[in-house]
Amino acid sequence: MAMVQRQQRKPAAKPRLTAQDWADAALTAIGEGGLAAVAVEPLAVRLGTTKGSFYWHFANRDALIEAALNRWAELHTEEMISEVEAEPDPRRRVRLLFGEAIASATSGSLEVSLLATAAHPHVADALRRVTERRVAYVAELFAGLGFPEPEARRRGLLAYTVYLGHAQLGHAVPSALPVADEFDAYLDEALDVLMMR
Amino acid sequence: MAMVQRQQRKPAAKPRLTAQDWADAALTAIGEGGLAAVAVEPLAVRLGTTKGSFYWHFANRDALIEAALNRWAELHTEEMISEVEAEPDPRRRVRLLFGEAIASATSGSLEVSLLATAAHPHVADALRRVTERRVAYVAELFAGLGFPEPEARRRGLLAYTVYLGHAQLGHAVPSALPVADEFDAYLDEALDVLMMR
DNA sequence: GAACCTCCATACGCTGGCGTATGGTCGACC
DNA sequence: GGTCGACCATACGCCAGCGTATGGAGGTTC
Repeated sequence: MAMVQRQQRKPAAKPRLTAQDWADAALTAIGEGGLAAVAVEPLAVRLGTTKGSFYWHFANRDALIEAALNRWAELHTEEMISEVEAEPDPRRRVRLLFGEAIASATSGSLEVSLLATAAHPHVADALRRVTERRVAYVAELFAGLGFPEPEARRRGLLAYTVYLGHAQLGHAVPSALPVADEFDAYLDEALDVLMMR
Repeated sequence: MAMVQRQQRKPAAKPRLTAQDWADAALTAIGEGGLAAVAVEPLAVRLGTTKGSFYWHFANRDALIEAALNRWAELHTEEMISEVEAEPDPRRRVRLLFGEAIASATSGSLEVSLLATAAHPHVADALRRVTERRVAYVAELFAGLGFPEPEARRRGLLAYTVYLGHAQLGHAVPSALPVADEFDAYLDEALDVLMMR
């Protein structure tokens, strides 16, 4: 018989965590309870381990936060952009991007939580990188719609503020948003307005 | 000689705080450091007093938060609405409202901090009240511009998300916004788009 | 099979903030 | 000018979470 890579005789046989595991858990915690929820001991409990593990992989809490944010900045934007790029029609592309982005923001509150803690240096840095990338991309989409350069950028920015504000509202006062049935129509109209010449 | 109301012989002669003083200090603290910054002992230091004073006026920290939020909900919306109502031209009224609102949001970060903590029950309640009132008012303005009822509400909501998103950006990534010179032009264009038929 | 290295467990001290208890001060009033 | 009540100071116990120290448990290597 071939040798087994990881022990699988005993079912609960010491998972052996990595720094990534901790970073992911931290991201989850941010989504649930904000940056303040990134607390070593509670996380250790959720991961079924102890602080001993954590302080092996990281110097301190701050290093964990930094790692988690870097991971977030890498993943969550490029992923969606490349997904949207598949759609050839530029108008539909905008619509697709916003549909996806808003849906994503509605399901989890990670982004909102991060915006909440923009005072923290590492968060500020991650937000800056991500925001600039996104606004630039949306501006690019608007340029593809035929808007001349400076206006494309302004419209892109406007559209991004709509997204942000929407995410905020969905999180803080969901009752203020149109109900699910009307939502698609609302979004259509909103984007029509934004893309109007 | 007339009698003096408050002692003013000694310069630093025991101010004697009220519950209002504590609530205002709490609001200031929220603006600076979020809800987490509402901490009794640090606030006591800033007010030049001790916890003894606080626990005389309030049952606990939560009661302070509630009082502060109620005060905020009362003041910050109606004040601006009645200020804007002075302007007769409806189009200019919208423009004035947004100019003021954005300026106000840019200077302080109280609103953003509150949105950040929407999970807290008292905050959620205050936000709901304030948001519904505001969206309703903006919708009213759009109705005044000639939009039929359901669309006026949708446009009002859209405009409010723009405001919110803008406030967020101004707080988290100010570098993404147009610089001061171009800002008025940007706002003009944005509102033109929002009010376009 | 012994040394070794990686990873984790446990115990400890420390800090900041909450809430309580109890006594002190100062003006108002009689 | 003593009493009373409103307001505040101080001291205390408590808890959560950070970071450190130190001692294993297991796999790896020779």
